[in-house]
Amino acid sequence: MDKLVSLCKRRGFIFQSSEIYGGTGSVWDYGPLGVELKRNLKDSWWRAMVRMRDDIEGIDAAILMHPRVWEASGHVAGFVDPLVDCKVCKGRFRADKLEDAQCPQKPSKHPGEHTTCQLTDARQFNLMFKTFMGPLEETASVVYLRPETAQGIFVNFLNVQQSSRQKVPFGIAQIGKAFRNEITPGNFIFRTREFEQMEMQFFVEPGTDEEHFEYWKDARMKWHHSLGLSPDRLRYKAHEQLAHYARAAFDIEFDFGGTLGFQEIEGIHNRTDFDLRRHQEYSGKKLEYFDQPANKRYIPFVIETSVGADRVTLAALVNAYREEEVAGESEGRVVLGLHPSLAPIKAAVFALTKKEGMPEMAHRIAGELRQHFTVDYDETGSIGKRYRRQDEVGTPFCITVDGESVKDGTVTVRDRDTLAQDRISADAIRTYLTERLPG
RNA sequence: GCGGGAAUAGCUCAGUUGGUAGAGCACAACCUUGCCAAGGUUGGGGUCGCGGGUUCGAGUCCCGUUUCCCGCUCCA
Repeated sequence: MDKLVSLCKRRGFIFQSSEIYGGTGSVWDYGPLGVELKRNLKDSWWRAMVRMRDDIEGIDAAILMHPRVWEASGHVAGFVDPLVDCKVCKGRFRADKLEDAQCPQKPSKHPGEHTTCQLTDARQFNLMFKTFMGPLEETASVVYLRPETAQGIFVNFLNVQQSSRQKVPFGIAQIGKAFRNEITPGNFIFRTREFEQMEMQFFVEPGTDEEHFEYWKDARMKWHHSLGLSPDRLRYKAHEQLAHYARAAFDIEFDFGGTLGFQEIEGIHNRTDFDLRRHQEYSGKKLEYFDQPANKRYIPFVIETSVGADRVTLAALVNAYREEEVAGESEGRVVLGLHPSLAPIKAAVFALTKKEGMPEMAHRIAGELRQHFTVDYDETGSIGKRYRRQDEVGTPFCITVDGESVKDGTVTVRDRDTLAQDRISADAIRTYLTERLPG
């Protein structure tokens, strides 16, 4: 992981936010290559969820919402945890989970005379970011940065259903930022205070929720496979304790290795009709669906899939990183074996040397390919070094123009993973790449 | 938020009992090389995390602070 963090900074995937001021805690910026990687990932999700289906609609809801939304959702009450500290063992516990105001820590953690703990008063930790709507703080109303994107979908349920003329079952999908004052952020971009979610809420008739839940559980795992994440690094994990709204909940976990191990990258929840029912109650607006053929009204159940864009980005990087030993070299070859659909740069074009018209021809090829793919051009250093530079950022193909190319119009295409080389006509490069670059 | 550790070039680090900052790699230019890193020459980069203090003088000593790492705690 340390090597990956270093690579991410060195090659422009991910930087710490506000680094020149000493850095801001648990917030990260995506650099030139990182933004391409993450965008490719989000595009893949959007295509699978919205573009390829006629039963899911996309939206982009605002980050700031009416404060009452968060009362209805349970976040104002439930996102505030009263915590107490033990002065002896330095432990921290949720006050509402303590029995008899006793420190649950084992006695061995309390050496000497202190066989019991000394608890501080409970303090409130609000996990939602607060800000003001309106320029004058005194008269402005308090609003929150959304701690999840889902509520923007619930409050728009009828707007979307009616404007798009969808019938239950159907879904609404959204990609957007969410904010949480995590008590303990960390592990690079795994847990941050500003993060991006890709959520889809599928509205179904009560009673059919279990079969839809199983469908999405399966479908979401397949999507992760389609990104090239190793199946043996992915698994389901059932929630033992369910959140207040949930009837069933599974996580998809990815094995990040090292001290992190298996960690959640996506959640699939059966949220029942909790959210719509609460919004109906708090807003006073009916949020029922009218099933015309059956001539009945009901509040739909919601099957939710919620995936962290940053977490999957990190998983893709961890999954792709490998070091290969090369005979006769002290340092091996570092390769990001990213799935071609995720690779920030699809192809690099090299001029073998700066003579004999090679740069001109290579520039021309790069310019043409740029109309269709993200392309990098390089003519500095040895050819081997340039291959290595592209290997460590995951570029699937390198195209080299040599002296022969100038004469007969053929170029060498080199494959990142197999190191195989094909000699093809420069005119055929676009077709060649299109056939080998899914998405 | 608590306890412990760390912070010097893009990266990995060195820096004597306080005396005006170094190496390797990386990067840039030129040469060499003609299909898989490390060849040659030259060059750009650091107010030593930040702010105070002690001192004639602080990367080095003291205090505070920020960030990161490891534990604890929490996690919709």
